[in-house]
Amino acid sequence: MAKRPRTHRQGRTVQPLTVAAPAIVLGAVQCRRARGIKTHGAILQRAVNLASLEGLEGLTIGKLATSLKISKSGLFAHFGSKEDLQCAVVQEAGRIFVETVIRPAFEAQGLARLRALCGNWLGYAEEKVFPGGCFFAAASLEFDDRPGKVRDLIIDSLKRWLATLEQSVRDAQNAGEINKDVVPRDLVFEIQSLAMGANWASRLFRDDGAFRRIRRAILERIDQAIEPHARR
Amino acid sequence: MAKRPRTHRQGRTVQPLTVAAPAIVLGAVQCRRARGIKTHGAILQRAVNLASLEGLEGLTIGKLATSLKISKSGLFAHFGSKEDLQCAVVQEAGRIFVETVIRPAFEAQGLARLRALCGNWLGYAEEKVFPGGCFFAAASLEFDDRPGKVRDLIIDSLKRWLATLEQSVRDAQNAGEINKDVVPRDLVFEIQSLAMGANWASRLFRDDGAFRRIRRAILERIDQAIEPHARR
DNA sequence: TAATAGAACGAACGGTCGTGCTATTATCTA
DNA sequence: TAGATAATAGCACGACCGTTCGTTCTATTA
Repeated sequence: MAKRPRTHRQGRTVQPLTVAAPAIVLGAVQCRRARGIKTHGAILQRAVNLASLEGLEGLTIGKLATSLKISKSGLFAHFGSKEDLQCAVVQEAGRIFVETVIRPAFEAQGLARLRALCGNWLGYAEEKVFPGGCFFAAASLEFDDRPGKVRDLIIDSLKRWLATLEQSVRDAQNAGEINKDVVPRDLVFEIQSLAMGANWASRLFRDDGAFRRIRRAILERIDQAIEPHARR
Repeated sequence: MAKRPRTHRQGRTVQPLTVAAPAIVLGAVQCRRARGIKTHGAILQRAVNLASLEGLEGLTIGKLATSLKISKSGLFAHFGSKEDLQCAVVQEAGRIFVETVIRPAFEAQGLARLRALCGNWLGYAEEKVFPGGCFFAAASLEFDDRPGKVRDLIIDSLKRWLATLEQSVRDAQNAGEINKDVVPRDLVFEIQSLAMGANWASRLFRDDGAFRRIRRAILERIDQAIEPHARR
């Protein structure tokens, strides 16, 4: 197989929001016929769900093919390698994340957008959009020590998510809703940590009360940061 | 090999602190001679470090044996199965955790103990007692969907850690240091989440500033909960 | 010194992994 | 409708997985 040149990144600046589908096509084999496109989509969908449960490394081409009732080699032909399959899975998960959590929140502005982003995230984790909880929480901890394209993609996605949160905090500050003394990055960091903790506890202890607790904690934390006139 | 009877649990109540080495010996093959004991310890030590980097499943008997320059079968004889090896690794990690984080904090009482527990944990994570960050953070997310002895052990360990934190909050309340309106479990939950977030960010982004941020956030969160007369 | 048992070894097993190569089937276009 | 080619299946490969086995080395004990 000929090695294909790859456009790995389009720049070093972190873009706050990714609304359009990412332009990076990491070695995914193009499907030109209707049947191929359909299969490709079905594989990706199943792969994302499986990976969220078993991890990106535990996701196996053999098991994936069996569960889809197609041959291993037939499936394999859709992606040049396992690594490229993993990359495609991460991108697909990112697409779903954007559609579920980010885009709906962009109908609001400033403080309301920040609240919507947090609320959407908690809903996304609680309602098990991915059966294994937040996909990126699991994937990031799995790959934090495995350099490569997959980790780069995961880090990029998470940086963009954090940048989106930060930007909404800054917007709320400019709108006079959030106190200017608040350091956006610090606030975002605390919110993000609380969210990760909720996901963690609900997964491990099968305790959905975790989301209730953390939802309240996040709202209280935001309330501490807002100007008196913007209080609910 | 004869099946050995196993005392799997000694009760359903969660014990707040495990100071003594756990009485559960999960299928670990006994070593009777000095050489065997030494090798056993060396294997366990290396295994804990490897597992914290590559995960408990990524930890491979072959790689472990190679890195210790002993034979696969010789290593294998020390544990009855891979699952038992994983259990032994979890227990060893728990022992180290207790010695590093919990026991030193028990020299203080009440609020001071709570602060010490949090401080010790942050130090333990930041100073990389395990090269892959907090062992239990990684292990718990890896095994949250894999039922079995290993997951049971991980959950037990984490429940005891949370129970220890909760008990120290209650002690501080009884000593009049922490407001009685505070729900111990809620406070512990928020602290724990913030801590997990710090570990997560430092691992993924290689950003040690995460610990500074979260240390401040945790101290502020505790401050919110304490009675005015106990303020620093 | 001889007997015994713990500790470690090397080789091999069946299974699964990712990955190629080749043949067959399905679909689109001329 | 026939030829072209995309899509999929079949098969085999080498590597590595956990595990078992019989053997050898070595330390303790009789």
